[in-house]
Amino acid sequence: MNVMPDSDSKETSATHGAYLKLRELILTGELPPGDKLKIEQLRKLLDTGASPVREALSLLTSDMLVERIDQRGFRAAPVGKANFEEILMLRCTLEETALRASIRNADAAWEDRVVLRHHHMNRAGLRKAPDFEDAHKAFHMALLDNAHLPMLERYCSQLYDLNIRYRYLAAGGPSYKKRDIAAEHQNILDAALNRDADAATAHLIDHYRSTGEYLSSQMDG
Amino acid sequence: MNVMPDSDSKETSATHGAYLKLRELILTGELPPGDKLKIEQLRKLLDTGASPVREALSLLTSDMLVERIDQRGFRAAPVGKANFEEILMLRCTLEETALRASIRNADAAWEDRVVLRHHHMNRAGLRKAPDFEDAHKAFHMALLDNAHLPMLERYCSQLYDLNIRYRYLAAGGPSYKKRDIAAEHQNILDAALNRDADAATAHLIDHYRSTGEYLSSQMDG
DNA sequence: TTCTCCAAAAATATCGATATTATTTGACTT
DNA sequence: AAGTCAAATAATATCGATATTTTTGGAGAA
Repeated sequence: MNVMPDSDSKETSATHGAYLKLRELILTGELPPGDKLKIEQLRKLLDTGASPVREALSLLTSDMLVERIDQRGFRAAPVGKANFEEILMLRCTLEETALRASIRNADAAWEDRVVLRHHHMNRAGLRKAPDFEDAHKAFHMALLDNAHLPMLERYCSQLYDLNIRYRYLAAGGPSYKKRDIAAEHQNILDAALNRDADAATAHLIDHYRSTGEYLSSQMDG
Repeated sequence: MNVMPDSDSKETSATHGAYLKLRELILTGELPPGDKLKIEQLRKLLDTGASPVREALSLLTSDMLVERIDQRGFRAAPVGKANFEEILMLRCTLEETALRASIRNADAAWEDRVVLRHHHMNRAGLRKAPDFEDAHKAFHMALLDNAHLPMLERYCSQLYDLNIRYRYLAAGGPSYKKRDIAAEHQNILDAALNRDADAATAHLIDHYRSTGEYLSSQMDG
């Protein structure tokens, strides 16, 4: 007999809800890197039982956002320059592979998908919508999803999230204003639509490297 | 008040124990691909509570050995030709990256490590020891571990396990006898010790492709 | 027969309580 | 004053029971 107090329209399991919220808290840095994640504390914060919290944390382990130390609980994954650079390197390698495969399979439906995502991203960017991050990710993932390689896409998605975590941590650096992000995206899109895999991957990797180098220069140790 | 009945010398959490056993059962095919993994059934099989089972299954999700369908339980990850070929492709890409980085950092300690692993693997192979699989994996991982790229190593380790799962499923095919595995390993080792990254990666990828093509030819759908 | 719908059964997800293990605190020794 | 050990505290891991949801099985209608 659940009262279901009008709002809270979400229909989902407690575990999944906890997973989404914890993920958000870690990505945005509200739960800082290295922090001990105490069950009781999170249980109260998310207003749920210990089991869903525990299971959500176990799931976040797969995303490398949480570390599990047997018998000693969970902690938010630590960060560091070496880790950041490994993420950057892996993204370049894996996204190049995925993008080339995607272009190899190029068809009209995929072109439509990518063009739409690009448009939505620009729209969100212009009005500085809070969901620009989501639209940005959706565009990048759309570029890759025609590879039909689910594991590779999962890796890329994971690495994307790990990367934006660093962006949140270095919050609001000027790097975004200086560069012309829109032009970079346009270059990638155009090359992809031309089915020019070499140009597309070159632009994509440049895009990552130039944001990467800035963030990397901000970090020590 | 735990009786601790003399044997069972393992000192570990129930969750971790369940994780290891379930992993083994899935890798060897005793829990076949696509099978529904019922909590109660596993609880009895592993002689533990529902919470450790549940948590172990959540952890196995990260290894892509278990799929979680919200509100509908867990199942052993399905298999298929496309999945196998994706694993093979990713291994070639990622292990090449890791091996090149490893060789770039080559030093005497690493050489020692690799030579030893190679020796142990051959020893285990000669007397057909049941732990040949472990030694084989240890050799391959030792080749990569000088890259000092923990995420990349984790991916490679994951993919290695996913691959041997297919070997178990195609159990005892003649492919192993036909080819001279030992020579292939020797070639990889020699090239690595010579710090010849091009040759080492070429041998490594050949090694994977030739076992891969055999297994792939065995599968349909 | 085939379809729909509802009750029964089974399985999952979640809770609350307890046992187990790690960490801290502080008295006591050197 | 510094170190050590044991009790007290806190946190994790686990269990058993319950609530929720999905699946099954079959009765009745088209």
